[in-house]
Amino acid sequence: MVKIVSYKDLVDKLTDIFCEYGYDGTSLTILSQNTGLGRASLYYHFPGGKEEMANAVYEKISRDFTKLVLSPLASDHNFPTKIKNMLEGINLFYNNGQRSCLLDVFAIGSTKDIFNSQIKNAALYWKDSLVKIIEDEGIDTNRAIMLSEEIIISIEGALVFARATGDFESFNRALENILLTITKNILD
Amino acid sequence: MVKIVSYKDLVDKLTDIFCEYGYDGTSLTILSQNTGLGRASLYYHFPGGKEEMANAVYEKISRDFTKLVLSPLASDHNFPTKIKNMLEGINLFYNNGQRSCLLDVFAIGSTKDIFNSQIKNAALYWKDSLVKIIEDEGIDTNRAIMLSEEIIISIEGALVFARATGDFESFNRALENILLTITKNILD
DNA sequence: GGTGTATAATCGAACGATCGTTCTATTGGT
DNA sequence: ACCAATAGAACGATCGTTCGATTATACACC
Repeated sequence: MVKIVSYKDLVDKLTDIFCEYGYDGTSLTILSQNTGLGRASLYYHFPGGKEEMANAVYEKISRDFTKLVLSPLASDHNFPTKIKNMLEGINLFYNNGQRSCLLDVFAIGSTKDIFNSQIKNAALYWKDSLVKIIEDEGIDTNRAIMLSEEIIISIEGALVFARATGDFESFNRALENILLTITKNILD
Repeated sequence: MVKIVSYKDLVDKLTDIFCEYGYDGTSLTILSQNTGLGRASLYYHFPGGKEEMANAVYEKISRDFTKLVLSPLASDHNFPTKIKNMLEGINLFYNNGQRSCLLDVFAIGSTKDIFNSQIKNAALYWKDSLVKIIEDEGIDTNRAIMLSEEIIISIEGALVFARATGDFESFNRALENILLTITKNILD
């Protein structure tokens, strides 16, 4: 186990724990044992308790997603590079498909009502970003929307499939397949 | 609220509840309030308690999935009909994309270890069934595998996307799109 | 450089509330 | 009068949270 020496390490560890047990399934006992910190120490860092920990995790994930997935689409590179960088960002963000739970943790159970609108906004912003750069390639709006949804759907579906089957290699294959489909449908 | 008058109604209601709150997020208080049955009455029907209720829900879901999604693939109809019936089954099984939680409930939290292998088997069986009927259409094995994974990935991804955005209409569009892609890739 | 002290960070014990479960008693139909 | 089905009260265990007190760290002062 990686020793926790900084606040960042702690949030990283909390992310792992919430991913493994889900929000409702994560007890303070579990948090204490897996972080190596006493219950009261956790409250020292997060006076708001479990909910504040979840917020910190969500904010970290949100920043990572923006940095790794969204910002490549807003860069100055050409279209294929944008897509390629986004897919590499996806691979980092989801740790080769092995961290497919990131969405579920906040979309299920007690945290659902809190984060639902934020997740929705992120998904729609992601889609809009894709639509925009696809339109810039000369594709009409309706088709750009359809292709954008297809891309996101394929990525999310690949995550679900990889977790369900335990075949995480399939995630990388799926990402490569997405890149192929995009170049075939848009650049030709 | 639909009044519960039979065991089947009860399991249906339990399914809804577990879907809404997740397994760990569903308390006996919630179960009692939402079913209209006292805590002890629930234990009369399910002596094994919460875990037995989850088992009953899983078995129901498992039967439904077999009936609605898998059995069309094993029927005597021609290929396009098999696929079309499967997609209609998917639509029924997931209630037009509005019941996308079915997998998550059992793949997250305390129930994870119990149902992981069963979910894996179901996913692989689904995939194998698709591979088989696609091969029968004269497609070589490797390509059949790739197409089968694509189909499942698109369906699961469409569920995630629909739930994340709240746009459940997109689920129906995605299913139609899958049908189109299949016929284009395989029947031509 | 050693020393005192403020404060950052830790901890286990204990709180009230709620958890899943069981007990005992009562209802409603046949 | 028998039994399937119901219900509320109460159980021990665990939940998230708070409390009081101890240890580690950093910095000013002699």
